[in-house]
Amino acid sequence: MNGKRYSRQRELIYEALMHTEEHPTAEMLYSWLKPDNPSLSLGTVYRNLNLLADEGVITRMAFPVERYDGNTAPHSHFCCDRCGRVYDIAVPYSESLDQEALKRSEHQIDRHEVLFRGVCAACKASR
Amino acid sequence: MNGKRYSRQRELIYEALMHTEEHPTAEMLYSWLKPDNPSLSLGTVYRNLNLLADEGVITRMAFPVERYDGNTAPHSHFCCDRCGRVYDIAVPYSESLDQEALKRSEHQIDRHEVLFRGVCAACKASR
DNA sequence: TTAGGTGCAAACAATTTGCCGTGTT
DNA sequence: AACACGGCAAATTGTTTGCACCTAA
Repeated sequence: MNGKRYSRQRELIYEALMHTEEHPTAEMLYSWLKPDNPSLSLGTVYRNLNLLADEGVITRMAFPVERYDGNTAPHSHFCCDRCGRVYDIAVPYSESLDQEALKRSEHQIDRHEVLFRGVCAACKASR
Repeated sequence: MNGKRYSRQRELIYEALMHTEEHPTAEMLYSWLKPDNPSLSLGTVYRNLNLLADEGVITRMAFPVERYDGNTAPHSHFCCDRCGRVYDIAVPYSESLDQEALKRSEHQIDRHEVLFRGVCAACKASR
């Protein structure tokens, strides 16, 4: 049927992802695992990452394609899980969030952006 | 010298971007402008978008490459402007932000993520 | 006149896919 | 044995670049 079975490669990729803080790209994972697994192929890394992400066991972090925004002031966005469209959302900028982040890390925090997710009005209507 | 001069194409692209809410990709802008500007080329769209973004007049919205995260709980990230590395940041999830967004839009808000920007500890050290 | 800009096509980079042999169940 | 999986390479897709011509200043 439509079952999924054990695979050493998938396990490797999953474990590598779970044991790093680096939010790696497919290429990074590949280069980490390749030395000890010379037969591993990049296509397999991509296939398994997609598989795991579709299952919800791991997360994809980015828009697949670059998007541009005429508004250069820091502001929030909403991205629809169903259609992928991106909208502005006018929630006020919270300085205190930057302070929070500063308290909890060693980094220099210049600004932040919030990305909301859910189902957009248009998609809700067409259901 | 290093001057920049007027260009009809750049103006077109900039105006298109300023008059939409859609956070378009280069491809989208191209397809909008092409019908009335048959000689426009996609390369020009990319070139001008990069130019405008480098100038700070518009904003690039995404990680250029897909990254993956083993942590599926909604949580915040920090991305270094200098080296591009991505870190987790443990600021507590704010339910009230979702409520704010809900109040200000017609969308169904399921969750959000915060992306902080600045210079990471590692990069600060190596200066 | 002279850089900077454009169009076009080729180059590059990131990701997906088809094919076919292998390994899990 | 059946069929999901991995390897490999070719195909797609998104983006950049080199070059010859064009155009604003």
